[in-house]
Amino acid sequence: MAEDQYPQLHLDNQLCFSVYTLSRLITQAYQPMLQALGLTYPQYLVMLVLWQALEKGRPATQGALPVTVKFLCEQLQLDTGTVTPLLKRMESNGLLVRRRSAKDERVVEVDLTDSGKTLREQAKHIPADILCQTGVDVEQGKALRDELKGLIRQLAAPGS
Amino acid sequence: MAEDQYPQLHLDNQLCFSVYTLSRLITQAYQPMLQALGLTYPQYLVMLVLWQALEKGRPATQGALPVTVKFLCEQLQLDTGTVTPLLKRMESNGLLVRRRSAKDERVVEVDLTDSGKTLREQAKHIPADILCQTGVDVEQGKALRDELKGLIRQLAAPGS
DNA sequence: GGTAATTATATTGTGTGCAATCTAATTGAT
DNA sequence: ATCAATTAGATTGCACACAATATAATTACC
Repeated sequence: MAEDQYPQLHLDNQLCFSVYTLSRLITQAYQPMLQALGLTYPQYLVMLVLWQALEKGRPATQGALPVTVKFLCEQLQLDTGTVTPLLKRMESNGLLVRRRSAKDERVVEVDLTDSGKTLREQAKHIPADILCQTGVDVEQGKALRDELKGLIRQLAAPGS
Repeated sequence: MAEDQYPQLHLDNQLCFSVYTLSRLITQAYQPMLQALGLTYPQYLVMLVLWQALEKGRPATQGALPVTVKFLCEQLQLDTGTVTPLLKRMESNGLLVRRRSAKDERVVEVDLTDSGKTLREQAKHIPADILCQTGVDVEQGKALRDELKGLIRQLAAPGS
């Protein structure tokens, strides 16, 4: 029987397997740092969105725009089946609060607690530490990130 | 309050988030094709290892080398807490059988059933279909895969 | 203004992923 | 030979991830 009848099925040849493995290894690399803050990696991603929203207060208004569950799902490209329980765990850990919007009772708004806001200072060193561990320099990292974003755009396209 | 005090914490700037998102989108892209074969993506990866082992029979011996749970964990870089239940589900789906090695009772060997072997023919078109969906050409895909493998090597290094 | 369609979120069930722990079999040092 | 260390798997518990479904609120249309 001939060897290598199906080279396209070999693990080492597969781009997809490399992405899958790298993704898991990255999560594992974050784990010790995030554990010190009481966060998991997906929870950290939620915090990134919420922290970023703190900076987006419109001038001459009372403060930040409300972040909704829908907005979080869009930003993270996760569905409510993942995000709702994630937010519940984070709420019970005292990082944020959830409440129904007064204007539209369907909408749930998410707000950082003071404790959640404070955590940002302790998190700001993390991206540099990770970059250091992976050994990529800043420019190479940007180029790679943009290449991956291109693939994401392809796969997320409605007509895929 | 100044805007963008923490640009390094912005989601759009993060290579890690792109890897994480791409990995999930890839799994979703495989899902309809794999569902037709009764497989999930991680189960498909197990099948890739087992199919590849079919080709590795040493000449002048009776057949393929036995694939053990340990070998699968190493190839997939997953631990037994993931792989053991995965194999149990696949066994109950009739794709493979598991049995303790006679030589070393600690070792569990995994073998494809005829049904599991047959499935390879139906799977061989999948890699090309996925490549097509992502819109990467073969050479670009190889380069990207090798770049990701470099990062994997960094992160998987013992002294990380 | 009443009803159908849409929207935002929640829930359920299944399948990973992984840390931590456990058990049984084998190996190694004395 | 004996007992400690190692090794291979399994188990438990928790946290995603997502398909499918459900529910309640709002909007659109006539």
